[in-house]
Amino acid sequence: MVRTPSYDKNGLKKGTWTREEDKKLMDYIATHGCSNWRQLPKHAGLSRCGKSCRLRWINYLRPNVRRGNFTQEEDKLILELHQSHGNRWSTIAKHLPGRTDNEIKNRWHSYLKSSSTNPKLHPIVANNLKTSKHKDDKTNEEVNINSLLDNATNDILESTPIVTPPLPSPSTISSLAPGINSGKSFGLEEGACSKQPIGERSGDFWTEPFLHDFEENVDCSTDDLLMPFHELGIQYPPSPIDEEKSFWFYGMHINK
DNA sequence: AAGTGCCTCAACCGCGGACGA
DNA sequence: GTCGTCCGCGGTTGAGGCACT
Repeated sequence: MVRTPSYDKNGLKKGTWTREEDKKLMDYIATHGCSNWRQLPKHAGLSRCGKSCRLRWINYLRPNVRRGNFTQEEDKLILELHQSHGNRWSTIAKHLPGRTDNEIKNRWHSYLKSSSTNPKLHPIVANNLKTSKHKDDKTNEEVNINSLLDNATNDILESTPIVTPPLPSPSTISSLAPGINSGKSFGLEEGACSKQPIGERSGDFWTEPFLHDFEENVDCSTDDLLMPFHELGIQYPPSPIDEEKSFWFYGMHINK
């Protein structure tokens, strides 16, 4: 499932990303953040366009990107959200921690789309169609969707294998990754690095549930989650919160 | 074992919105 | 108000994997 590498007329590389390119991109973002995608490849030493770098980061390299099979809860949520939002994949993705819009879009086209027209293919779909039968009234529909979102999101969050480290203090960050403390922090917002200082972040959608998971599911599969980083030879200093159990991204150390 | 077709998913393309000059 | 630039989004494609014949 890879595209043959090629070069466009401007000499920019297209196609599959190599491990070397991944490492360069991650190395650069770890140090400088990703405030300007257009300039990033030039400064990072990549022969790629900014859009390609952004896409690679968002869909593959970004921390907390959840890879692997979709759970029933996720499928259920996607179906409900698609009923209310249509093909607004980025909107839908905001309700699925760790999933990218691209992944959800692929999931829809490859599986759920056909299942929605033929519920026999997917029991979750059949149930959804049953429960949402009388959604003519818009108010009822909104209520149903909202309650379903609450339930489904809780299900996902309770079963998610993802852990996100507690947010470090700015001083910790500056000591571990020079440059990050100058407003170029790693955020967990959709698709990009937030410019909001890390210390000011608290209690948002991305951190709260994972903090809970971090406490409850310390033995989850961080190896899987960090696979791209391990493969690239990136190591993680222990979290100041719990050195034994956690992994650490915000102040990650990259071997050179 | 070889051929074929479908499935999956990473990546590209083009458009539109936001924003600043 | 217009233009240019940048970014994000949704649609589409390319190619490997895999099941089936």
